[in-house]
Amino acid sequence: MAASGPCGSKRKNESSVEGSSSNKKPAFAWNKGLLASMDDPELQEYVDERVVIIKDKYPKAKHHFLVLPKENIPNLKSLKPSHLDLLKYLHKKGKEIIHRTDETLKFRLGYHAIPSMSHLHLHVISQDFDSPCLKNKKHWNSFTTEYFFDSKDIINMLKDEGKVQLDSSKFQEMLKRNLRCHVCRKEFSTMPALKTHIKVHNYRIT
DNA sequence: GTTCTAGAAC
DNA sequence: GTTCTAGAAC
Repeated sequence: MAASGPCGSKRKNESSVEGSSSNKKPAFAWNKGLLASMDDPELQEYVDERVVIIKDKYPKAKHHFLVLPKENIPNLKSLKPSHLDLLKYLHKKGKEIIHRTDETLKFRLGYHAIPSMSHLHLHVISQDFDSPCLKNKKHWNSFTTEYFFDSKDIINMLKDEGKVQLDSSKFQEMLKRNLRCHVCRKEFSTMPALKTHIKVHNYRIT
């Protein structure tokens, strides 16, 4: 059978023979998915006493990892100065997984300003953005505008100001901006056109 | 975060 | 007619 991974064209739900009394979707708790993924040995790329690294379930590039602290930190806003060491540790572990993956490929390590999923997670993502899971404007802009904060900048913010306070009013606008190539800044009117274009760039560290 | 799909855009 | 986007999901 066709091994259609994530984001391959998916069939509609065949009315399965679950025989359960309810067909309602678990629309609640979708944003808690990271907690389950963290604890799933199948998904764990790396584990130690402080962090878990998993592959993003819907990778937006050839390589896309999430580095999560075991400590329950809901989001950037809940970071305290006492978390500085932990944040640096997440960064260090993120760099390590890059080197174990492909050290000739460009990567960024960073955080979404307003993540959809609860539980602090550091994105480690290669800059090719070559993936069938990267489908829409929100996906694109969340990784290529200032919606994406470099890990280093977050660490410095916490160090200098004792907290990470972001002006939440401007982030919704960023996600709706016109599509622009992150390398040459050329503008495109549709996602398919952009996705075709970005293949011309070289994402190797030369 | 994703799926699904109406209707806009082409 | 087909491609593509964007909003609802109880």
